[in-house]
Amino acid sequence: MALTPTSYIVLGLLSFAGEATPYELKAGHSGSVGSFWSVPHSQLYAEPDRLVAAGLVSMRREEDGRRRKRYSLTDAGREALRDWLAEPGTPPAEFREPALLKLFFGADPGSVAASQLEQHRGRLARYEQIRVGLLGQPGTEGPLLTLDAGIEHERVWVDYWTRLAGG
Amino acid sequence: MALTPTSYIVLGLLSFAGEATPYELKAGHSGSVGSFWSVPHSQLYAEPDRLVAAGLVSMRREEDGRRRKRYSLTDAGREALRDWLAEPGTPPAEFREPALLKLFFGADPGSVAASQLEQHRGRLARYEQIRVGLLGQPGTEGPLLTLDAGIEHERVWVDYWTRLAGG
DNA sequence: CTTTGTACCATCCGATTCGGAGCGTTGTCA
DNA sequence: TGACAACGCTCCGAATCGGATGGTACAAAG
Repeated sequence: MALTPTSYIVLGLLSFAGEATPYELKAGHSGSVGSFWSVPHSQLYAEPDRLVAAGLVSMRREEDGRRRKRYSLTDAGREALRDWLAEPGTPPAEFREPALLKLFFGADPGSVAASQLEQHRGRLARYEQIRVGLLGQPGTEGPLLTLDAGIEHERVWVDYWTRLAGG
Repeated sequence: MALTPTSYIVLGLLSFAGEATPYELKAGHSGSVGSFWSVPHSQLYAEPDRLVAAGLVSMRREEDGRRRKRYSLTDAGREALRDWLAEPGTPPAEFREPALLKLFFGADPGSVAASQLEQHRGRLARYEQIRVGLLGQPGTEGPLLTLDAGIEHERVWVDYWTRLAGG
């Protein structure tokens, strides 16, 4: 079975969490990795089972209460994740920005800019807030680096749209 | 029928080209809009027919040779495009960057950076080259603006990965 | 001790999207 | 005139998507 980015996200989240239910994966995904790789929640329920079939993840049921499924990495899973992290090459990024689409086809820059500015300012503020919370903690080097990337790009967006807004 | 981003891309490309075959749409898409909104080529064959059904586009067959289908905007199509360009609000961007995924989950920044640097430097050079070719021409304000956005972001990437590469 | 409300949690499925396999066509060069 | 490459298009199985749906635990209200 071929491993997709979704697979690695599940493996990666499990490596952080140790053990998690799909619901917890969903929570862990949104707000962190979710910013630069979205995964529909239904996948976060389906994917772990596929990984179990591939032997990369193991599952146990909670004894009591909801009897939820809790997943964790197997040795093979840890290894698959490590291998993936070690290959330097990655496919190019994908990027889909409706606002640029409008600009490209001739929309009035000023009016597109206004609504974009709001969005990007908000996102920038959110990222900077997350950053503060992350700073003290150990083991967050990866997330911190990606967050910095996000912050730098949001700054560029804010500058860009500010310019187009005529301010 | 609901219009998707793909629909507007076809409408927009047709508004630039006047009349085009799917193959020409494909060529017009890749290398321009393609940078920030990818569309599989099969869609560029299917979508125009959907738009014909919706009355936004008209089709005629070439008389000779390959008898290819050539599409162009109807008045309704032009109007639909104009309306879309006029609404200021747009859904948020989507962004999928495998390299950040690896970084997030703990890959060695230095080795990811090396291959990323190459990619982004290449893309930056390409964009700057396109920019030169675009500068003189009238009616390219939209494309030029989006190109500038692309260039600024590529610069940020080059800086970012340079830093992580340890240089 | 029942009812009600509300988070929490999970699954399913129809609809869309994807991208590559495959194939006819045109033109060109030997 | 045969072979080959580039052009141009279609089709279809597979993957993805996300919304609709429905069940469960728990607490507060009555």
